[in-house]
Amino acid sequence: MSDIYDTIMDLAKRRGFIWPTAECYGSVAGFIDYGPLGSMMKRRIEDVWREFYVVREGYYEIECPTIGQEEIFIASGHVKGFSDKMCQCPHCREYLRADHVVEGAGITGASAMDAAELARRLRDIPCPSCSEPLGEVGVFSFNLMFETSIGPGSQRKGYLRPETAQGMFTDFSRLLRFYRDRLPFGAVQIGKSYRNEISPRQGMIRLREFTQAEAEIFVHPEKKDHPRFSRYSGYRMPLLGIRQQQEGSPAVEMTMQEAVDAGVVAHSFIAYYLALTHDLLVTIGVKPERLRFRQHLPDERAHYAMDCWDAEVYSERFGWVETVGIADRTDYDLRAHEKQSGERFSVFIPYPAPRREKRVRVVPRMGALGPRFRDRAKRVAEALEASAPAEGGISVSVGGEEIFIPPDLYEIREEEVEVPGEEVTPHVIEPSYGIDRMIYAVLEHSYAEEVVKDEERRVLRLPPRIAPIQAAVFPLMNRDGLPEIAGRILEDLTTFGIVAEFDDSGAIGRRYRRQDEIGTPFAITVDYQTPEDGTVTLRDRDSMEQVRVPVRDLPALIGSLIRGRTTFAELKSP
RNA sequence: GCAUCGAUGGUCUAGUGGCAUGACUUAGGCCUUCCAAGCCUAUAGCCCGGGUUCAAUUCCCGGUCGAUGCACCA
Repeated sequence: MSDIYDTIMDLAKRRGFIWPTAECYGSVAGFIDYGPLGSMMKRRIEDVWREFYVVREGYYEIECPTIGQEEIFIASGHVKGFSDKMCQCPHCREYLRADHVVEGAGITGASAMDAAELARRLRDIPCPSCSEPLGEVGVFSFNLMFETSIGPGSQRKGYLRPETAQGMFTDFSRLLRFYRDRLPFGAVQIGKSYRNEISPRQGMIRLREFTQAEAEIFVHPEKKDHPRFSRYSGYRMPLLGIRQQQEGSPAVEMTMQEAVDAGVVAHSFIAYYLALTHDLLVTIGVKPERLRFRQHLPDERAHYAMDCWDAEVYSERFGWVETVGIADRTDYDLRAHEKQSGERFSVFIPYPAPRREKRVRVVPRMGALGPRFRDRAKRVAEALEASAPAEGGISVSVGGEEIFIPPDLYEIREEEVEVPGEEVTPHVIEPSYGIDRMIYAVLEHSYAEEVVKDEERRVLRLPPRIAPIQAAVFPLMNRDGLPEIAGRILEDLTTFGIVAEFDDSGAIGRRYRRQDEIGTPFAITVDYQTPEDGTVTLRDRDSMEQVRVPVRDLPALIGSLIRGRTTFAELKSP
């Protein structure tokens, strides 16, 4: 079967976008190399992402290690939750998910069972693969994280991070200080993450090492209105909400304001990033008609997430592929790290005016407590202060012992205190992008074949700002001084920061085709008119049309075309 | 991971127990005044390891990668 995926990957391999890794040793599934054009394109896509998130949103980028110590991933739940309990059938040697087999036999609650319990239940269940009773099988954990050790003699366990997000959480206190103790703020990270997939099959769709671009935006739990929501409130796009999925009805098109008002989206922070993501994906070359936003169903949502949407991109080979996830993760991550690290991850929110609060508290009479309890007096006093006020004596527990404190050893004091504000654990809004999947989607969506004069023309209609090579310069003939002029034009362009290529080999048509196939949006041809009046032809990749422009305008003009400030159509008919 | 099938220059492909086809691409040259034209020349290949054999790209075993189904996964 040869479909568009094969066509795209063949082109990507031939022309230097994407290669199987380390082919001389036989590649390994789930790992890829980005070739010269692929690396260039990947960086341009990352830069568009930075423009949206860092420049426009003001969420600065940080860069954390890809190896993290064990505690990070104990806290995040990956050590426990990211591992599957597996067993191997002794008869057919098939690897099976132990909990799935047990559930499949009609026993509920298997996912909560431990290894011993699962092994006991498995004994009488037939193997779903070969139907033999499983008998005595060992149940072991397969963790999707790559494990490593830090330092000599493996004293300290480490994992390759399975997501970039944890870095923003572990740096929370530093980030809060950096943003001068105010909500909301955010930080982003673009980098590699690793998951030791059991059997990655779908080429660059499921990788063991992949690039993520994630933003963690810390917001006040009760103020989930994006301060700049108006920018996207009128943005219209199709949403496939929980209701549409349950009813089997198609996505509904609505503005973000309508989505928030109708309660389809939990709040405007989520809605804002749905729209921003749509905007971003279309900017890099995803076709809007092959893009949809699907809300997670309650049972597929992580237990802590209160709302979660996926941007799914349609691929002819793979169907709808999750490419971006946008979730309200509440305070789950910060709480988890608080628990693991013992540090407090909160923001002090001052009240508009300090509140006066009446407080009743227990004040120990140390003069009486001291002689009575001697070396335990301090701990008794602390326990007493922490306990609820009561008139007729209080029971406290010290060192495992229950002690009754009669009323004469303390007094109950009513006092009025000024409370300037409160400690709040922020909620986290997390847009998380799979860069590699975005790259594949853009390649598939921008690829086109058409017939021009009985000859097949293959063209990547990449947005100019994504194209790896931005302009090509050709002398029409390889003589009469034309190559020299073309060489000078090339230098003008590259000096201006434009990535341009010179090509004088073969017929002019062949050179245009070569550039079409790698998505170069503009080609400049030096012809016999150039030495006479200082103009060249500028050819547009998509329409194959040409205009004559002065050589001296080229750098600024190409720069403006790449940035989308000018369009080729405007040059055609000013 | 299991099962089935496959792997020949960069790409597509013919074929074989004993010199490995052809086309396209690429490079150099000739020609050529705007969309893969033509001619000449050159470069480049049997996935890896082991076995059988005088001799293995070919047959056998193991592995790697890829496709498909199952399982797994976002």
